[in-house]
Amino acid sequence: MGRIPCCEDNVKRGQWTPEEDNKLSSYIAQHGTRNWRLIPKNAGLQRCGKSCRLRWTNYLRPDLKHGQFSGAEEQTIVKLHSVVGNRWSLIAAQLPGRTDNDVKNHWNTKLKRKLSGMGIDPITHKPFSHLMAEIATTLATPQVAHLAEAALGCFKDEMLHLLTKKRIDFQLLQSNTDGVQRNTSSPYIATQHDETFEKPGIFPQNKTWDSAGATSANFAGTCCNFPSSLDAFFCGPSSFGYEGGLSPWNQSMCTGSTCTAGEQQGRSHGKLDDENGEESQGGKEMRDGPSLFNTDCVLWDLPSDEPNSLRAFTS
DNA sequence: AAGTCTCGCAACCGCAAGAGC
DNA sequence: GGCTCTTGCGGTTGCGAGACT
Repeated sequence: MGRIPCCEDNVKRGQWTPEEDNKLSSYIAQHGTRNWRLIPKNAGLQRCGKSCRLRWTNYLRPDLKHGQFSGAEEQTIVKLHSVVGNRWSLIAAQLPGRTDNDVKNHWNTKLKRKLSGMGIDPITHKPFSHLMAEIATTLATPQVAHLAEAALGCFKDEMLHLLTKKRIDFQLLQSNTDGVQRNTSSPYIATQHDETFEKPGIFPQNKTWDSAGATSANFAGTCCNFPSSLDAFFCGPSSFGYEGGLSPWNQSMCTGSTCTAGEQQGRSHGKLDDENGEESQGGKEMRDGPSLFNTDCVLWDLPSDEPNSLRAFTS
């Protein structure tokens, strides 16, 4: 005896028409939202009750707010998400007029990416630097690579995505600067012809993280600048309400050199600078201190004989 | 101008909890 | 207590519009 289907097979699926919306809205206005299974029948709709409920709660309800999320709303989402995680209904309950679907979609399409771009893990809400340091200092060497990959998968996705977009630019840059022949068999290198790298994602399945090469020590040392397209995220004014008005990224990772490109292009350094236009203490501490990210952002070290495609951004 | 890609949103799916009998 | 039905929730998918090549 299998699961009882929530509705018959002959129901309509897909986009709702304005006529259907009208039927549903007027029926609910008259009779309320009792028993969703009966509502489509009584309202003359060829729809599943579940579909009607979804349409009503996510779109037709008169108290819904449509349109862009405000900065305050985004801050609320990020703050609450750092506390309750993917409890979208809980988060949406704090945002009048927004549904859990709205919040979820906004998180998945905008905020998650934005945080990743800021160097903040959207799952733990910690700066990637902290996660890397924790991983590197607390785990045995053979475990580090796998756990680091799991923990930082999101960030790597983001980086690979950006690198993929930028690949032609940086290849040109490299060919003009170092003249080193590319080794396409390297697990760390993306080339224009590497099909496995075309699709953003974690490392190609047949090219796994080299646990021998990616020791804890290798997480430190190699520096790179992110492509300038990320500068806006690193150095922009949005802090998402992290403590003290500074995002963890701004506090710990956004050093002057990281943002050089953006500043040269006329973008402001945002929260990093204090009122006197000088660098904040937080940034200095991180730069001078024992952080893994002593100067610029660090992804991972590569074997010294491997040309590092990421280094294209350093020059 | 046409084809391809990317993004954002709406909708669907399946599971779990709650309510009622 | 157990069964059925309803509702709520979170993850995932599909599609259309706009951007890009």
